[in-house]
Amino acid sequence: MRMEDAAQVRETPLFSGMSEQVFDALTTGAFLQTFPPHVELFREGEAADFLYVVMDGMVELYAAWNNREAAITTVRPTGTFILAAVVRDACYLMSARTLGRCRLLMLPAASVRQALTSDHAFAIAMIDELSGCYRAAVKAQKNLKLRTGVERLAAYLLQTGTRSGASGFELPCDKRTLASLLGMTAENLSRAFATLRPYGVIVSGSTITLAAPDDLARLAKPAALIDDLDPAALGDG
Amino acid sequence: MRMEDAAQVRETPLFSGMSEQVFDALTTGAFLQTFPPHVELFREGEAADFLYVVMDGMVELYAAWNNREAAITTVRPTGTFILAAVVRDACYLMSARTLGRCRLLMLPAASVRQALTSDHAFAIAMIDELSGCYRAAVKAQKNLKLRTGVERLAAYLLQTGTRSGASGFELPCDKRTLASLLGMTAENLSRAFATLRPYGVIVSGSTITLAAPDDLARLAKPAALIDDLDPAALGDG
DNA sequence: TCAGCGAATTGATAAATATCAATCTTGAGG
DNA sequence: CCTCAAGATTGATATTTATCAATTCGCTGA
Repeated sequence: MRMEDAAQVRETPLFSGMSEQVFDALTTGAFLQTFPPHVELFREGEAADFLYVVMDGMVELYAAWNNREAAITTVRPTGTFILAAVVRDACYLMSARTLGRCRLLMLPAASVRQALTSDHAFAIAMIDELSGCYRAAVKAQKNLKLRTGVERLAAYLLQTGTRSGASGFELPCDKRTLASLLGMTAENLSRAFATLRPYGVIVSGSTITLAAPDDLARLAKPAALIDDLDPAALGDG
Repeated sequence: MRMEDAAQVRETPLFSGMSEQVFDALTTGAFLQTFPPHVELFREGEAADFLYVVMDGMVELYAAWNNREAAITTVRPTGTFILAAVVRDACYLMSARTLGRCRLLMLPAASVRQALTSDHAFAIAMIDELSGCYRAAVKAQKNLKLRTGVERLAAYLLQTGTRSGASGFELPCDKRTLASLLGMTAENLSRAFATLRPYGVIVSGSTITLAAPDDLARLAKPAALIDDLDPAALGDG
């Protein structure tokens, strides 16, 4: 593993307070792998052998049941995914696939568990990380239960536009995946975009422009207890 | 706090590995309160002052947005709720109200955080608890995204019936709340029950009898990665 | 530049779900 | 036992969402 990569991992809050010795032990047994787009990393139900850290690219976590499939969330750098399965030595609840070309760091699950028992600061950081994951999942559930599809899209666009600081931004993934993340079909995502046109939402391929964010906000009614101005509900695992 | 109550709390996995000294410090500043039904304990958005432990009764966690409301989960003895807000010193994402008469132990949030930093075993137990909460929330999200309302009810009845070990059981809360937990209106819950009648689901007030669990299972298609045979997705916070 | 393929959009229709209202049922209190 | 209020059911209708199919769009590779 290159020094820049180790430094990148070391900077994330989960690993930053860890002792040097424990960090070295953890990263010594790690793998850094590059994957092309659309590669399945693991399937839900499999034993959790690794904790994954996204160094580059984006990963989709999704679930399947009865010939149906739904995206649950996406993970960007330097997010980790499948944390709970690793600490519990349980199976994965979601499958994972790369959305674009990805570089992932894979930390052996047993080493992570060992590090938790030997480094109190790491355990405290893990508590912070897991509580963040849990809160994001609660927020996603609230989003699904309290809002219609159009409202969810509106909130998502407002949040993403605000975060990008520009009136125009690129959607971070293809529309089919975005639709699934928002809990709707691709057809209904197209229709929802069309519904938001009078609210200043201009769509050109994957480029979105918010020409009237105040109008859009009046429809979306953003709520700090559901939406985030930092990467969470729809961005991190 | 009575010795039986302290003993009850001490037996739960979250607190059982904690040192005697830390446990005493934690419970010394605690309050044990009895509440009648339909009492609001706190509102979403408020600062998290206490970690709650259910000693008796059942608590509903719910959320509101834009004049809409949805139940998120319920908590039974000896479950805790609002764990993530406490460890993060953040606000509550959900409101809480008693469903029936409740006896709750309230542990000061600051004491809980102090205990985490001073007792490594408690931190490890907290990681286990939080990862359980997170997994339950992911499962609930999968339930909402992958199943129709009727399917969710079928799965819930199968799970609850199986857990009770009898063909007949009592619903643990009123039907309006159950409907909201399952992500539907009370009207549609009634209709869903009627839809399940040919699958052997007999409803008499709050008493449910599963006369043909195999038929019901064929409809519900229970999945270990969504449903639980232990109290989780719809039972604990 | 062109062809082909996958993504996205649009249209039609069906299914799931919510809303509103009326009626029925049940449990608590007098 | 009776009354009343709240919970639940049923019916009618509207809205949201999904499914299926056809068409258009955009990107990649030859």
